[in-house]
Amino acid sequence: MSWTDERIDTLRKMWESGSTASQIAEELGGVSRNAVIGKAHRLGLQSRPSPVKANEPDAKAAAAAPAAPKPAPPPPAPKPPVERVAAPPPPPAPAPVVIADDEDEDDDGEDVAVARPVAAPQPIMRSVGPGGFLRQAPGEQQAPITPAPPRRLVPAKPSADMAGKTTLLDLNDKICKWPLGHPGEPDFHFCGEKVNPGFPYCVAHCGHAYQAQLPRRDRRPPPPLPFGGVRAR
DNA sequence: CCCTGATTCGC
DNA sequence: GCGAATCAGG
Repeated sequence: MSWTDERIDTLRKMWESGSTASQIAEELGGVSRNAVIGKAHRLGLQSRPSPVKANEPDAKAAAAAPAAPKPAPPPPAPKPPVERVAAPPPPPAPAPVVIADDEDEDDDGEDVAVARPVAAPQPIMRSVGPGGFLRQAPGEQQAPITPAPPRRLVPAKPSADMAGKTTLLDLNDKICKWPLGHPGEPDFHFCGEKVNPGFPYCVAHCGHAYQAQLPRRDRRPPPPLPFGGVRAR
């Protein structure tokens, strides 16, 4: 396989949207994770949060010698290579979403989910996340683990931009990357709404992605794990 | 062990 | 330019 413009573009988009090198490699097919990383670097795509790169040059020195004086910092220091555009730690950014495939077996009838009859008209207490999204309160959470959005039941979207579905290649920093449908399916696409600044999703989907922890009490499905990779192709 | 991304270096 | 091998942190 060679790096055609299309493949490079896909690589760029995915890399920039946070996909791991492995995912990208798998998506592209015919290339290894290393190939993707190598290419990304050659393209000048600067590393995003890398696990292995946390120290600064003299972090150790500082640790070893707490008050160690560093008298010689001002050499010519040409700063030739890349200039890191280190990701500016935006807001608190919670943990990334865990998108687990659920597969609605049959189980409990209906997803009363959101519309839960509340006996008393008392207001539900919800915490508010950055940007103003409301986290679901413990009592109104649907599935324990955020599953991929329900199949089919897709567009809760107010209108017709379904016509131009947001595909992987349309992703950028300003639009919601919440996946609708499943990869490999014909109608798989992304939300595409304006993002809640600082998050990868729109305000509405942030509400789904970042939920308040529930007491650990009634844990519906102890082992809801599908296992065996969901390799849909 | 698994996963990451970074780097090196022969091709 | 490419990517396997290797490194190194989580």
